[in-house]
Amino acid sequence: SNESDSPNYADDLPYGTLADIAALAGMKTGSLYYHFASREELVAEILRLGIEISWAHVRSAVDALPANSDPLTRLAAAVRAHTLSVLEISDYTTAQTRIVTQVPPEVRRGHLADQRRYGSYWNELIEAAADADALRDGIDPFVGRMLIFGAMNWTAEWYTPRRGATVEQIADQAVSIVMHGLAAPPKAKPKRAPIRRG
Amino acid sequence: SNESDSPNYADDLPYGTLADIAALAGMKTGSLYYHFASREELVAEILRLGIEISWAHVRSAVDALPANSDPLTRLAAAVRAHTLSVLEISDYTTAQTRIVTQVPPEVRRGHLADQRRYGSYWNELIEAAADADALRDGIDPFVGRMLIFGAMNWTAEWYTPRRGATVEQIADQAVSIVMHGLAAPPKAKPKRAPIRRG
DNA sequence: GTCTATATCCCGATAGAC
DNA sequence: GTCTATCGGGATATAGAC
Repeated sequence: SNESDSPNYADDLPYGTLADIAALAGMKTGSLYYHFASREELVAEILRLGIEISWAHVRSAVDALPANSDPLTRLAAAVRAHTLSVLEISDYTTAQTRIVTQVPPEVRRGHLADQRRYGSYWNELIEAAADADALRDGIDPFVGRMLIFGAMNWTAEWYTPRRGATVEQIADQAVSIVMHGLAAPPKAKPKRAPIRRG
Repeated sequence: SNESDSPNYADDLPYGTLADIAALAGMKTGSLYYHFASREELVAEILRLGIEISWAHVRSAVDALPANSDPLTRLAAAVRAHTLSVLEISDYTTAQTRIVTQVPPEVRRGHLADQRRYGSYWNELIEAAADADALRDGIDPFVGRMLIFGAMNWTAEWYTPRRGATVEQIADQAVSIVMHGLAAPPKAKPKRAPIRRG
């Protein structure tokens, strides 16, 4: 296995002109303007859906856990669900991460609130684990969150169905690496209840 | 710290027309064609430099280690160096990761060999650790490598000098999370030499 | 090596028929 | 709701002066 990078998701996809988009939708350029006022509005809708769909998938996975699940279990479920959403649930999710830094500033500004809401959701998952002393000492919640987002979002750039690993295996690896990367090592069995920090 | 995403590297940078690029270089559009035969050739050169500069920085950090350093130490040095190269060493590195999936297929094909070479270098670092039984069981070297590449490369999308963490702190976090994510837990001190797997 | 034109093409957007 | 036709702007690329 000496192979290396070779992202090829959408390897030779058209550049993203309205003509290309229209063709994918089975229509001609002009017809798009019945549905969207401008190209920017169409792009904004893609960004919005990218986060909405991913978030809905993650939230439903976390909510499906038993009510008393510990914070690390919830975090692991979120990592798994987000990774799967990037890999197979929605092209919008992939598109969002690809183009979000490249859209016109006005579109970008309008999208920031969506990003913040989804980020806050993850922040709560991570802070809950931190409050339970379940994270290793020295983990910065914000930096840690962004690093694991990178690992998960980047999968779209290199995954191909034809390669060895399945999406399930990739999601498992992501969960394993992220959780070992963030979580505190299991404590030697304490005789009494663990002491809360702070 | 309830804040969330807000990448703003190049927040309102121009779209990347030749006129913009020429302006950054202190010249006009036409003058670029003295240096490059076409826009595609210019893009290809950016891609090439993105990998070359990053790789040189990583290689020099790894080579600066004592000759008998163990595989995990070498891997950690590589993670630190690559992360720093994304964050502050070179704009080419950032540009490479941003645009590599979006360039015309012909440019992309020409760039694949560069990607494979750099990927192979990392593969050797990781396989060396695997051969020394220094990785946790179940780690897939390829998937693991791509996941940590994502974490490192993505930093350019959210890091801003004005935020709390410095590049050094971010690099440290990346090393910590990645290494804990990949490395086998320290073994209870063995009485004799550890048994080699296989 | 860089400049000022200018040619050419393509894209986003609009208007109006169906 | 989708089509055809077309306008106008902007981007790549070229030619030739300096």
